[in-house]
Order: sequence, then structure tokens, then C-alpha cells
Amino acid sequence: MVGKQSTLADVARAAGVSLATASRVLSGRGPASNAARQRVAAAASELHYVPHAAARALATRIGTRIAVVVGGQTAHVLNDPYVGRVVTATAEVAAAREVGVSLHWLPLHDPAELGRLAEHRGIGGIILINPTKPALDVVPRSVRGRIAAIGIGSRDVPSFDVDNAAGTANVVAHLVAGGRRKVAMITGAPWLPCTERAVAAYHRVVDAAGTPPRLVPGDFTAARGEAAAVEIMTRWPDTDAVYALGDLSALGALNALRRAGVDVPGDVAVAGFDDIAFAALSRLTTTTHPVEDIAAGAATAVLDRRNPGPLTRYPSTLVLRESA
Amino acid sequence: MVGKQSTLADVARAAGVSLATASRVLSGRGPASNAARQRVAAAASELHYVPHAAARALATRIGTRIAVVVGGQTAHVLNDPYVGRVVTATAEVAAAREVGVSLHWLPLHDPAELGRLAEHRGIGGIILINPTKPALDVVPRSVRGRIAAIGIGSRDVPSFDVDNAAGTANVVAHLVAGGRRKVAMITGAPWLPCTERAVAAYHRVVDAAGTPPRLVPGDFTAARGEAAAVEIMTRWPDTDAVYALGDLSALGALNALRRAGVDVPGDVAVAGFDDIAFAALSRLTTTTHPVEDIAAGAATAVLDRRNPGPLTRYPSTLVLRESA
DNA sequence: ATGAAAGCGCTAACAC
DNA sequence: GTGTTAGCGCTTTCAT
Repeated sequence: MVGKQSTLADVARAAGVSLATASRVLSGRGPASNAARQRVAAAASELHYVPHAAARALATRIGTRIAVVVGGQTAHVLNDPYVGRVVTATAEVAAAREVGVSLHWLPLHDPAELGRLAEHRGIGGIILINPTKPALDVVPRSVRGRIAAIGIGSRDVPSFDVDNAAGTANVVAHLVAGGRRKVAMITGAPWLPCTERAVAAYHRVVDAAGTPPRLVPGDFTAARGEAAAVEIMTRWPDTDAVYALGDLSALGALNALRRAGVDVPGDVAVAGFDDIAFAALSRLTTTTHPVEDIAAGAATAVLDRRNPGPLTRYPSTLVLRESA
Repeated sequence: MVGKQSTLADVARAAGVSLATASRVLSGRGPASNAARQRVAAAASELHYVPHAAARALATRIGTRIAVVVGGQTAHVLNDPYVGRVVTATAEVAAAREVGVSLHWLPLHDPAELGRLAEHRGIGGIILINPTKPALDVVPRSVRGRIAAIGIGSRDVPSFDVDNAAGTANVVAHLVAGGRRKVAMITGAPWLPCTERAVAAYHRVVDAAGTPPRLVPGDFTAARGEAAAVEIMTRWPDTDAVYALGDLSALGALNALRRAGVDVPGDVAVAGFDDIAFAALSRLTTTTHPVEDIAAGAATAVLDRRNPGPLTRYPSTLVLRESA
């Protein structure tokens, strides 16, 4: 059907240069005259040359796949739909580079596992989803330049992240602007840096509004959202708005509230965070993030060994629907 | 941290055999004495030997990643959460084999693209998600033995699939058993084989019950579910149950109905298909499928070049909740 | 049944 | 700036 695919040798021959020169031009490393550059490039596109990822990996000792690493208490975190979105987006950009993707769970209690993974031949780059500080601390220097985080970063790990604090601040400010005076918040998993920052932002807005803070711990699940809503209405019956870090929890809260006969948004407004697919269906006010763009940005940086600077920020955009 | 990883040469040396023998034993191809087998195996596990996927790929001309291929009208199908689940599960089992995953959109109007993808070095195996007959027809024989379908298969493509017909039959039978006499169905994308089979099953049950068939076309989206529900209640106001192929559509229908003041399940029962994460949250009666198991089964077959027989069936299990 | 040796396609020293 | 050459780690004839 396609016949034999052409190799670097074919390109070199067609361009009338040596293998080494062709390699230098195509891989972008090492010197080459303009004339050579031109001819090699021409020959390559003429022959539809596509470098053989495995051969390159073998020669460079650089892996042939990019690892998406998710920290969590159990391997169950891998089934999170958010992880699915990241993996999917990563796989898409990786495919264009002849690179595959693999998925790994990083046990919260054993961040050193990341070091082992990084040393592994076969792994060309790493994308960390929502890393914790301890995980960031054990990133071996050998992966420097081919690792990125979706979430907080570090000196060695460039971060691609949503402006979490601003996102939360926006939502809470919207609630306050709508006249809500008793805004409760259901937080996220306590060990996640993003939870911290969101809680801080909540405090700032609520304090500035002269409104009492009402925090209830969450874990991003719908079940916890339901329980948390009940807890909130029991402890503070006059609550008039609930903000949950994570749409699933928000939707759980919404359900629990309605089931308890509370009018949403009449009596209590409900807002979430993330704009999952289901949020639109339930008319949930929330804040949306370009997850696919973020993942693609991180993947591109890793694949191209590009240093994008310590922090690439993505916007968190308020989506107004019926619930708040 | 881990020092240098051991190579086949290390194993061969430790076992006191030649490189070739070690290779034969470890790859399972070619003859080898029992004595040799034992010693090589021992040495390998002693040294924690892991074959270098890239080197193997280079030598065998077999790719280093497994492609997940999704057919659809636009590349947008790649963002479907179902695809995410499959990719995630595949990536997990692939990682254990030192193989990566890549994701590809197969345009509905150009199934031949599959042939090109299959010829591509770099691609070791293919998993087709919900392939159509035309796509199956252009599967080149060169990929025989390293391809599998999640959905219908063909002579050359082993199928790993849910018992779609039984699943639909179960749901509809449950509706009928609950006293519903006017059961409407919102179908799925018409070009998908699974839609066909589900519709046929619906007809069988409904006919057997002496109940009129009421079909409305769907496309798996929530928006279409909402519109379809309105359409149904307009055309057949006495409808007392709606079954949607796909939970998103079912949830859309549920919302539309409730918003129109219809009591669910009092006046109209609603049931879906797939048991997506939000189904539980909305108390939707549906039918659940072991997607991760299915994907893992398909991936394993492809990676191990194992022929599992033409069809591996997975159960479709009714999940009774409040909506029906 | 086993070993020696020739690659797979590419990169990286190293000489020129 | 360019070419020659030696591997990267594995599989696979081909002798033995």
C-alpha cells in the first residue's frame, strides 16, 4: 500500500550528503551549511520521510513514550475523567511526534517511585498531574528539561496551570455580588496544592465582603458533596450559597439540597469548579478551564525539550448558568 | 538510583548462554533446552531484566506503540469520555509491556486512512473503537493478529464487545414488567452497528409485549436527548417510558421531562445505557458495562498477539435506580 | 539446541 | 562544515 517507508539513508542519498549531515539537519542538532539544509529538507519532504522513533530512541537513549503520572492514595485516581482528558490530549500531540503515552499512578506515600520511573529507559518525558511538593522534591535532575507539571511546579519542573485562585475568587465574588451573604465552601482533597490556594482565595473574598467563612472538607466526589451540603445546612441553616471545589461535589450538593426541599437558586445558590460535561446539563454555574490546551502545552514542552518558563498560566472563566 | 538497567547481554552472561539463546527463551520464539530455559529465566528475574522496547521494535520492525482508533465524523469524537476510559485502561496495560498508546481519529468518509495507519512502522497494534463495517473491510492483512475491536469485529478482527442486544432487551423488559405500556426509544448515531442491534432488540421486546414501537433518532448527546424527549411527548402524549441508548441522552430527556412538569418516574419512567459517572448522581436507571475490562482484554490480545476467538462478550447489567 | 554475526535506523564522537 | 564509523539492545538467519 505505501511501499517501504524511506529511511534517513534514502534522504541522505537523494540530497547528496552523508548520513551524518542529514541527521544533523533533520534533528536540528549540530552544524550544517545552508545549502545542505535546503537539500536535505527538500529530499525529506519529497520522500515523505518520517524518522523512526524506535531507532532514534535506541541511539539517543531517550525514550519512546511520554508518561502521564497521577498522584493519589490509590490507583483509582487513574479513572478520573479529568485524567482521561489529559491523557487523550497528550496522546494526540504525542502521536504527531511518533511518541506514545503511558499512564502511571504515583502513590502518595511513596513519591520516590517517580524517580524510578524517570530513570526508566523507554520513558522520554513526564507529565505530572497535580503533583504535591514532596513529589516535586524527588524529581531527579536527569529528567530536567523533559518534565512538566499540570498543577504546581518547582525550580526544575515548569508548571502549566489554571489560575486557581482567580477562578475561585471569581466565583465567590459573583456569589457575593448576587447578594449572597453566607457563602459556604466545600473544599477539595486536603493534600492537593490547588485546594490550599483555592481556600485562601475564598477567605480573601469572603473577608473583604465582611461575610463569615464556612468551610467544610471535601474530596471532589459527588457523594461527599451530598454529605457536605447536609452538614452545611445543619451547622449553618441560614447559608445562602454553596461553592464546591469540583463540579461533582457541587452537583452532589445541588441534588442533596433539592431533595431536602431547598430551592436552588432561590434559597441557596450553588456553584462549582471545572465545568465537567455534566455541569451544563444540570445548569450548574461553574468555572471552565481549557484542559486540552493545558495538556497540549505541557506535552509540547516536554516533547520539544522546550523551556517555557517556570509558569504558563491558563484562565479560569466563569460560566453563568441557572444554579447561581 | 537504579544504576544501569540490565540488558539481554547481561542476562545471557549470567545464565552462561549466548545472546541468541537468551533472546529465544525470553521472547518465547525458537527452540531452547529446558536447562537453558531455566537458567535464563532465573538470570532475568535476578537481574530484573526488562526488554528494551525500542531495541526490540527496531529489530522486529514491530512498533513501539498501540494505536487507539476512533471512527467519527469529526475529530471531536476523541474527546468523548468513553474514549478517555478506553485510552486510560489501554495505557495502563500497555505501560506494563513497555508500550505506549497513541490516539487517532478515523474519518467516517475515509476509512482507508486506517490502512495507512496500520502500515506505519511505530504502530505495533491497533484497537478499534466502535468500528463500522466499511472500516473493518479495509483492515489490511498485515495487521492481522495485532488488531482488535471494541464493538463489532470481522473475520480478521476479533471483537470485544458488550452484549448490546441483551442489555437493551433487559432494560426494555424491565420497563414493561413495571407496567409501562407505551415505551419510546431514543436511538444512537445511525451509522453505528451497536445502534442497529439495540433497535432490533427493542423491537423484539416491544412486539412481544404487544406494545407499540416509538422510535426517535438520537446521537448520544444530552442536547439531543432533551429535544427528543420533547418530540416524543408531543407526538405521543401518552408515552409512559423513555429508553435512551446512551446515558447522556437519557439524562437530557430526564431533565427536559422534569422541566416540563412531568413526574419521573411517576408519569414517565426514564432509563439509559452505559452507566456513566453522572447516572448514579441523577438516580438514573441504566445498564452498566465493564469498559475498563473490555479495553484491557482487547489491549492484552493485541499486545500478546493472542487470538482470543472471534468474539469475547461482556455482560450488560441492569442497574436499578429511581428513574425507572 | 546453540552460538556467531549481521543487521534494524538512527545519533554522536571523532577525524578531516 | 562534512563524512566515517562505532555503537544503542535486540532478533534472526545461518552454521554448527
